Amino acid sequence: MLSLTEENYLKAIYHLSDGGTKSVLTNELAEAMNTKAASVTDMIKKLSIKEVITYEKYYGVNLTSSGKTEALHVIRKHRLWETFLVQTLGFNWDEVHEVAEQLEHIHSVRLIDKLDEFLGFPKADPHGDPIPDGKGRIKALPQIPLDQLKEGYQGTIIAVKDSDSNLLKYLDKIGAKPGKKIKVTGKEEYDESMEVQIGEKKVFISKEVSRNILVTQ
Amino acid sequence: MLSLTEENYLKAIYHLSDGGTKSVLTNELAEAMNTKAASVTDMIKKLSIKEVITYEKYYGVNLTSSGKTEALHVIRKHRLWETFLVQTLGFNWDEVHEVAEQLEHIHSVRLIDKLDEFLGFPKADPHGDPIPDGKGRIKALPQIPLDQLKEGYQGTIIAVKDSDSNLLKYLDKIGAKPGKKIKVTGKEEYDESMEVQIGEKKVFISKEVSRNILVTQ
DNA sequence: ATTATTTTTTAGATTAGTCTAAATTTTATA
DNA sequence: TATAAAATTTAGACTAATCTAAAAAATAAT
Repeated sequence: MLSLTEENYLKAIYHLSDGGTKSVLTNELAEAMNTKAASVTDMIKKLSIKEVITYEKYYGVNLTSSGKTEALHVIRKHRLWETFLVQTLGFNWDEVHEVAEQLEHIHSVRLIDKLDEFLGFPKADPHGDPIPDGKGRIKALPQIPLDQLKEGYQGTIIAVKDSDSNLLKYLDKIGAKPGKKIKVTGKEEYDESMEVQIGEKKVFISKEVSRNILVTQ
Repeated sequence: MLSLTEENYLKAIYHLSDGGTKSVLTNELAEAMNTKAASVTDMIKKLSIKEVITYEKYYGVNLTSSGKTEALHVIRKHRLWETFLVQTLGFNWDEVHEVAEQLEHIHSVRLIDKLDEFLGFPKADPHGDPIPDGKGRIKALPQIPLDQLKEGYQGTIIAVKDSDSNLLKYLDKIGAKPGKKIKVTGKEEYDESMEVQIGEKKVFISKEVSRNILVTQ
């Protein structure tokens, strides 16, 4: 059984390693976990003994297959709870992260299965990130950043890269929620800003914003 | 800010002291917390410093008013989550305690207020125990154990004393849920068993069961 | 290819919560 | 009212997760 802290380390390693595809360095992990490199080294040793990561001194860590499964289970819970908070309790999607960070550590398979069922087996959370199934399988949709979408084309918003609260609030204001269709109605070469249509509304957005919106065609 | 363990100690003290009305001894607390007396003594010192309990060596502990409020907040969360698990997710009322023990420690005032609202501001949890309001105020209904109800009289089930899972399952089977009306249709002097009517059904129950069912008239 | 810099690890401490064993205090009993 | 028994506290130790400071290894720069 993993402790809350160990679960958080695995989740961070999963994200930093792009889903387990590359090694993660001690300092990266220290930064992500808001702790010191020395603490990370200690934890890495513990996680190695539990065989959820492999670790070679000075070269970084990799998730084992069981570590990846553990990480995906935590991520599944996080995303289901986020969905619950927005869909059921009426939270704004920029307010849910912190609470979901706590809820993701509740241990009860039955609870999470019932929650999944109650929510109607959602495929993605309110940020558009895919929700792994009970066995830790994840279906990644091919995503492209909005700034790479050509003029005249449209896509469906599926996620937002940056989870900065100000950005989320702004997107909320202009109606740019996951699931919404978005069409590029004009592009400005000079600063790479664009005009887009969301529903009936047309808005101008900067490159800074458009590159953070992920769409699927 | 109280730790998870400290919250659990306060909750136990609240229950053992009958809502803060009497002192609690070290050994009682050790038994309730599934730990050793020495550990309790240590924790008592910490809680005293935080001024949530008062404590005199060898004489037991009492909740301060802030300690009582803290305990009631945890109890509020516990009971709201139990209600959610049964009402919303379809858990059986004998399966929710363990999960609610975890959920009660999630810190977010906003979450619990939204949950309360979503559930329709319930007054009691699925076991019939009253749910304190956001300020820790609790409205205790006058409860009497069913075995003290006279023949011919009826009451409304509001709670079950013992939270033993077998008892809860049995009560579920005979339809004795909180909120249901129950009428004493016959009493046997010899073993103090009784015949009761719940809805259309008539069942015989032993003194052992009837004294664990709390009703209000 | 040395030296300097950065990164990582080790060594030794600290805090929360727990334990066992021994000492102390209170309560019960003879 | 001494003494035995029970309850409680103290002393000292352990684990998990963290820290600072120093040592060691890897990488970059001259």
